[in-house]
Amino acid sequence: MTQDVLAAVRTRIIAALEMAHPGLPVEVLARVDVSSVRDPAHGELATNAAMVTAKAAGRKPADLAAGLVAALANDGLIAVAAPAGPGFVNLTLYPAAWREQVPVILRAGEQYGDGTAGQGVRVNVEYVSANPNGPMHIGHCRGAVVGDALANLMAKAGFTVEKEFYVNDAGAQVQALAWASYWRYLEALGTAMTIEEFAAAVPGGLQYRGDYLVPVGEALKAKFGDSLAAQGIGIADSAGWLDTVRDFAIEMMLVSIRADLALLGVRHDVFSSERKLVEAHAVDAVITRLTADGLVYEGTLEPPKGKLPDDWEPREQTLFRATQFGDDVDRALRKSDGSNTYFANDMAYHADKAARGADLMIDVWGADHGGYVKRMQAAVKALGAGRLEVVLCQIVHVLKGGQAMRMSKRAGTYVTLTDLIDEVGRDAVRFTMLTRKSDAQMEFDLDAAVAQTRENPVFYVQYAHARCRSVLRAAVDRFGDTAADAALANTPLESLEHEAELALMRRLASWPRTVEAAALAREPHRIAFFLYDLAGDFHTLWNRGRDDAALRFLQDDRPTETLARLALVAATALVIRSGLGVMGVTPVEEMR
RNA sequence: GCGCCCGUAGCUCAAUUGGAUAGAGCACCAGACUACGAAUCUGGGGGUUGGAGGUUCGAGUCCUUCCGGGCGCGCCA
Repeated sequence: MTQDVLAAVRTRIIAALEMAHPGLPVEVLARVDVSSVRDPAHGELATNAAMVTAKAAGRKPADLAAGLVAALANDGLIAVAAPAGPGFVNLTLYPAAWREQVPVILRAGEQYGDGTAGQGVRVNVEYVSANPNGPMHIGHCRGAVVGDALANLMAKAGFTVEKEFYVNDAGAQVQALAWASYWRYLEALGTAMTIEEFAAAVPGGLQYRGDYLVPVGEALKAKFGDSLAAQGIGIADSAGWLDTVRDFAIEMMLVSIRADLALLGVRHDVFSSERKLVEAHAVDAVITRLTADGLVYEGTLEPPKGKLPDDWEPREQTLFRATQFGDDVDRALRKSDGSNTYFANDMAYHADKAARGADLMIDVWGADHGGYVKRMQAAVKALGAGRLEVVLCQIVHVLKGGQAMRMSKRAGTYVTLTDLIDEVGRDAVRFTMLTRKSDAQMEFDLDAAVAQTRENPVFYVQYAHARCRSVLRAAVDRFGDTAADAALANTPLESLEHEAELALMRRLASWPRTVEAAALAREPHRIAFFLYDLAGDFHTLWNRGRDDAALRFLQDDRPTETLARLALVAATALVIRSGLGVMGVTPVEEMR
């Protein structure tokens, strides 16, 4: 039996169409869709087959629909086929078609819904990539959750997925980190210098004044004693310690980032170092290659539109012909002092990812990098480095007690990832972050995320799973091994005929389709909504048992009905578990 | 000024990617607890999908334009 009822129905419709109208082009047939309907009055499923093929077949949609209905009259799956509206064919399946999915689910377990749509295409999903200059905050959190869930989702849909974290450990930012760490080191040693005196000596001024670097200073003292301090803080003197302190600080920041990611339950397969690429001359190689292709020139860019920087003056730089590949302006590869730009490094990085075997690269970025998308895609195109898609995550506003928590880097008032998880827990963070399309801004209401009500989807879905497990535990107590999960796959299901039961089975059967569609659209939030709906179907059925005792799951005197319902409950638990697995949320056994 | 994203019920958001009469939760109104968990459920009111044009069998979805909000806009990363 197939894992996907909708796909099976679609296959029959296409066969019927081809029988009646041989030679319909494949691209026309590809548009034929079978989907569940919103309005129960239209049956269970509907197909647009007659409408999308009408032109190619040279017939009216209504005629085609009538022909389809006739052709499907004696189908073994389809009980009712009826033409409707402008050319839909509404379908109702025999209940057996839905019931048959239950043992399929029970045998597949959490693998139910695993698909082949990805065709093994190698996808590299890069996400988080927080700069190693401070703790992770809520701004990183959405990208971390969305990227992780997207990677899981695509793996489930049959892509070969690699999860990657890009460490920006080269450039001015980590130099600034080194200076700031060095200050904390001097403090740890009990320096007589004031912070203002120190800051005056730092090229570009002292950044990163947050106290999260205090432990770095202390660790430096513990490891190096005062040996680094003896070298002084002048520009020339700093050469003696700068690299040491920088590498040490980066390492500590990465440890903290990895700890935060572990708290979130996010694990990357690969951490890539920007510095290593630079040291391997990968950036120079890319520029050389682009130069050979005639895509590099020395030139001067127009001043930026909008508000002009105070110190703007025309300067000649090494430029990449990004405009040839769809960007708005050409982009600088080298600064006027001859050093490489971040963009040049990033080109080398993407070339590297492609060279490592990615057919498709997906970068998950914050919305503040939106202006960077076109140029990076232009770069990937120019390099012939496969395909790049970018998923942008819009800003998250945190609400507490109905009040927006305004975050400001300058004021140091930002919510760290650790704070957030302490406040509401990992599962709530992950689930809530996936209850919005990533390209829409979202409000994260801390109070709602911990509420134990239907208002809170995390709770509602976990509660459904816990209820399922609770029923199954009670069943084993009362009925013994015949009610164990393994035995349920062979139990007769004919007694499952109530509308609420059929609705639940239809929902379960649409899981493979949901996985595939969400993966192809790169929209992991759909999984959250599916689970919410599924939980609703289950809770509804549960509550029918209150009004109608005959619908309760466990009935001592009706073992056949009981086992059939238990099979349905077990299948529900598995699909919820499968979906939560994609989201990285715990399927709890009981609520406390 | 330009680019990208968003605008859907009083509020927070969906809408099977172009499908039928736009759906949920919260809030509001009216009901339901002797249970395998009422931490829930049943029913009701609530909409010119920001405005205006267009494309076609069919538009919240695509195109044009305007309005409003967010993000970004020479060498930062």
